[in-house]
Amino acid sequence: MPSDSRLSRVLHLLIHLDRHAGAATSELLAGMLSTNPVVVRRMMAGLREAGLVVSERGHGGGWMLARSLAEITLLDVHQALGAPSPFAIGIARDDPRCLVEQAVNTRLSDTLREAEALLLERFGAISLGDLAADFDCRMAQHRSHLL
Amino acid sequence: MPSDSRLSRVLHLLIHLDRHAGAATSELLAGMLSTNPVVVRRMMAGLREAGLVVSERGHGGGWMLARSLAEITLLDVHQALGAPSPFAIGIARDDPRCLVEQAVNTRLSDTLREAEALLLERFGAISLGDLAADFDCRMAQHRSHLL
DNA sequence: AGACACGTAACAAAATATGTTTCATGATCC
DNA sequence: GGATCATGAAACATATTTTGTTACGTGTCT
Repeated sequence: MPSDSRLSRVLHLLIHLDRHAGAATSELLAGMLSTNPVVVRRMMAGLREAGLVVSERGHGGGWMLARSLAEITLLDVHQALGAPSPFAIGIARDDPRCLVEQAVNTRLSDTLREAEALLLERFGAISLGDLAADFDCRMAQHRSHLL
Repeated sequence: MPSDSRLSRVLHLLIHLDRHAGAATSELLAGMLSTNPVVVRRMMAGLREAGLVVSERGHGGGWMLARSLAEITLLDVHQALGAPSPFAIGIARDDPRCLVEQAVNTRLSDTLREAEALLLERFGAISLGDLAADFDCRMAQHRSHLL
């Protein structure tokens, strides 16, 4: 069960973007994720199309937020990434002939859908501003710990 | 995002087991899933250890339910399969040094945990007897449709 | 013109679920 | 007791998918 880490990685980048003066290059962002600039561009492409960020080419170019963090929810980001199914659990095959399998599929799919609805509702209720606030809190604690 | 179909496949088998007189061989069950007997044994091994089914070797051997369907919940089966994370979404890395990443990870993990709790609660509330009832209903409709 | 940075496609590598083969162990039938 | 049947388990092969990488094109700024 390989898990899709794009959401967490993109969220990480967006908050850094907020604190960054001017445009941040894919190469810089890739360094934060310990990965390749092309991977960053791939992940950010959906966010650009969704209007969450803008990219500029050429000298001094890079990535910038198109809105404030407070105006972006986890749901926005999730959908910008293509709203992939959040579940690792799935049915064996669609449209089986076996009526037993049909009954299992239906009930399982319904239950997963319900859980997904809750998850997306929660995603919609959390803004990146909230995450940034979490970070600020950690930073404050980190500093006081150094005294 | 490949999804783990073991849960749906095993549920399918268990209901068939209930309707089957005597022990059902791995080969017979594999036919129902269009797969290999070894795959069936692998999936069923956890259920045997959890006491949901029993297996007998030799002539006339095979798989049988250890309890009635009404006494087995989806949660039981899920746990017997090793209780794998139901999510395809995950964090990029554990224990990151970056405080931003820490904040993102924490909030995301918490939210996923909450959705997982709901899902498992629902799983606990659904018995295989319920699924069998769903099947019987479909079967009745199927028959009336043939008239 | 030249350097910079994104956009895109094609390719490579790594991880993992699934499928397959093989042999060992135990149970039943004759 | 030997033959047959079926699970148990390990080793190996395959297929799919995610992630990483390379290469080249396009646009922008100095």
